[in-house]
Amino acid sequence: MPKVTEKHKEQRRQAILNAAEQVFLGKGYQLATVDDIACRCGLSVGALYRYFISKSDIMLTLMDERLGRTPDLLERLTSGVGGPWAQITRCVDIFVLALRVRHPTTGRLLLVAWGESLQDRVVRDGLLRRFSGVVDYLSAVIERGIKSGDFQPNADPRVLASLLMCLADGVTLYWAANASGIELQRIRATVMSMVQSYLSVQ
Amino acid sequence: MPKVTEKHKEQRRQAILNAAEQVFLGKGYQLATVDDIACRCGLSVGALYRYFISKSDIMLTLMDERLGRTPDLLERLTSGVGGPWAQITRCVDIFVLALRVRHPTTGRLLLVAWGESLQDRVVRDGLLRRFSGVVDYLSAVIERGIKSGDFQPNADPRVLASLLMCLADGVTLYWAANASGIELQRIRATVMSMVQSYLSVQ
Amino acid sequence: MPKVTEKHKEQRRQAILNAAEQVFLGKGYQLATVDDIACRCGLSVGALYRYFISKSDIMLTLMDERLGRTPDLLERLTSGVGGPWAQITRCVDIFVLALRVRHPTTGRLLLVAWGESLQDRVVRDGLLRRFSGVVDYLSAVIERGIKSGDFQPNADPRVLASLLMCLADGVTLYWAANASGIELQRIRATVMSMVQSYLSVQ
Amino acid sequence: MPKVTEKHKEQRRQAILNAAEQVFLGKGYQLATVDDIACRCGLSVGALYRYFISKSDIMLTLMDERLGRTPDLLERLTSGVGGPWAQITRCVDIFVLALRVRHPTTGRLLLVAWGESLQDRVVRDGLLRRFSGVVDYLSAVIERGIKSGDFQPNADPRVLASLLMCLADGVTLYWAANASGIELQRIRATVMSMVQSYLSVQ
DNA sequence: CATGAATGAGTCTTCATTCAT
DNA sequence: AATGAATGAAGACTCATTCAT
Repeated sequence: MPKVTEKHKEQRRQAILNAAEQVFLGKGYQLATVDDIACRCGLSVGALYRYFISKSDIMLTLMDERLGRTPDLLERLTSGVGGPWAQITRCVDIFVLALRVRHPTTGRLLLVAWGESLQDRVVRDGLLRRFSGVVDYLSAVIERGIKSGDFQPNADPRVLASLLMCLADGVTLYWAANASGIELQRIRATVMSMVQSYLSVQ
Repeated sequence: MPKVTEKHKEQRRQAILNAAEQVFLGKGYQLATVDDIACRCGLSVGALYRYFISKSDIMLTLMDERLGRTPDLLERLTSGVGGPWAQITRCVDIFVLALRVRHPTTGRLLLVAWGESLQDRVVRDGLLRRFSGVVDYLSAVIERGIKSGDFQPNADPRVLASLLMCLADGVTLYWAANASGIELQRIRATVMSMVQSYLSVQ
Repeated sequence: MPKVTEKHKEQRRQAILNAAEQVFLGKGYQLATVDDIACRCGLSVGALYRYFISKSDIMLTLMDERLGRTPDLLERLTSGVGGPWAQITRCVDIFVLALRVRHPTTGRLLLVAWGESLQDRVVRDGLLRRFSGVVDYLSAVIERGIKSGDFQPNADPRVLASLLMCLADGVTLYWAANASGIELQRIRATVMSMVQSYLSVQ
Repeated sequence: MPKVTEKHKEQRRQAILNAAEQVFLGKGYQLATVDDIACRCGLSVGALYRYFISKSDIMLTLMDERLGRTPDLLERLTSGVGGPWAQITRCVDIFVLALRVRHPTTGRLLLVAWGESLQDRVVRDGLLRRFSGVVDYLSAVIERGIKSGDFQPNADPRVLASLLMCLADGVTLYWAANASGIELQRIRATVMSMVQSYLSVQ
């Protein structure tokens, strides 16, 4: 009966990842102890080490499987959408929705990751890979818009893309930190307005 | 001669803060040890504790004295400048210049602070206070621009201000993390262009 | 068919012992894990515990069945041999042959056992029993030689016997540790020469 | 006051080594805990790590400073002695005396070292270096005896030397393990008698 | 004031052993 | 009988903080 066992193992793995995420969100990576994680998912410390080789391995997996998929996710969720402008709009909407409803923890996980990035090169590389992934995707969309004549030709796709990505993560951080005065919907509107006037052909 | 002693103490204090900053930038707050800091400024561990009551106190002071002064700094450096638009331009220039030339370490210190913000509420509050400070200042500038008729009246000062601040910190993080593809000058140009078209009266 | 099952069980048992021996020789008793042993003989950890009640039990059995039989072995292999001198010669030959050809692992197993003897009284007792057994046997041979007039009457059988046994184990240890400069054949020759001149009637 | 401090530190270091030796003799290296050692010398665990970088470092130092000096010791203690034969006699006497009176713990420390030799290559190398050292010294003595005509020319110095070293360590092990029937004085007499008849010119 | 040795609680990780399937 | 996932106690090592000198 390998099927059942395999499924069961995967469930355990996810349970551990969930527990770890919760704990990390609560006290950060360094202050979180392996015992904390084990407790929260009702396993023993020893059991954890059958699924992950180290505390750091858990963090890295979390990065890969939760944060690292952002580029893929964006691509998948915008594939059917019509023109470049609709795709950009869609991306921003997804971003706002994710932050508020779908994955409210992901924002804080990003915070945890940034916190570790200084001390752990692998974490940092994960963040940078995510950055490149999103930037690549966004630039491609913008480029298409320019080629099709929808956007003005002087816009620099990569610069605008990285600008948007920086903005997104900046917002995420302050949002995750509960900064008062971050109003996602109004920021969304303002950004869209700015981008539109910037990209529109005079 | 209390004056000399006072001065001497302050020098020591700054030396410790500088050393701590260097060490934190190198390995992050958690992995940095008090010994590391003491070594780097040529003092003994014991001596450190006569100037700061704890490792965390050093971090907090660093936050207050180096990061927390951003709002004041912006205000001071733009006070003499002409109109609202010139002030905004000046702010962005200062930001770019600081990142590249003046205080290249400050960017990474911000990264350290973000890393600690999850585990240390005081650090987080410091970051949020800095956020509010800058946003307050920027909104005031924008509001003046609207009132004077330089900017279009529909713009929301606080939203635009917080958007800019989020963008600034997002750029800072990736810049501090050495993300390839962050070109400060071109980002600057694009931002200014976007903001201008957004704020300009039709 | 209980006979077959019995045989099967014994084979398993021996397989485990062989695996354990290999693992112990590789990393010593303490560093060897029960998983190591189980892996090497293709069984599960659980299965091991149906044959031996503990890791230490495996070691003890190994001692009894592999090291502890040295006295019996010597006796059996020299039983048909002519006089006392021939028997002593035979013993030394067996020793050298065993070290080099027959049981090259036994030497290292002795090393493992000595390593454990400090921490495990039962292991130590096993070693001491083996010592007594061999000494008993050798003294008997020497005594016979004295009685028969082959050896000089002033020789002390037990002292010579224990001396030889100490020498044998000393050689074994350094041999097992790959000491350069241990040349079994030349040591053999020298020992035989020394013993002969010591035992010979003037 | 560097003199006092230096001396004090060295005393501490020796105290730790003594404590470690005691603990190792009691339960072997692997089963001994760093806490055990710290307790026995009245220090905290942390303090230990200011003097030795790891548990294994303590063991290695013990090997170097207590076991590894055997060759030097032999050389120093026999330097003034007359001819080769007197030197060999002296060596054997020193050996017996050391085992019984001077350094009764050293024998057991050798046992500990042998126990670790399988799992720790550095320990094994230490033992082998000690072996080489003693063998070198003894062969030199024997060679001088042959050259001076005191010993018969067919004797092989290195073989006899390593044989004696193996015998010595074999005796030490069984002595340290409290084997009944090890009578040092009578073994000494028998060995001397055997060696003499082997080395004497017919 | 400064030093730096000492403390000891706290962390990650391992592994012999058990037991539900 | 066999499996191997789970347990959890135990151990090496770190480091913020204190305090005698």
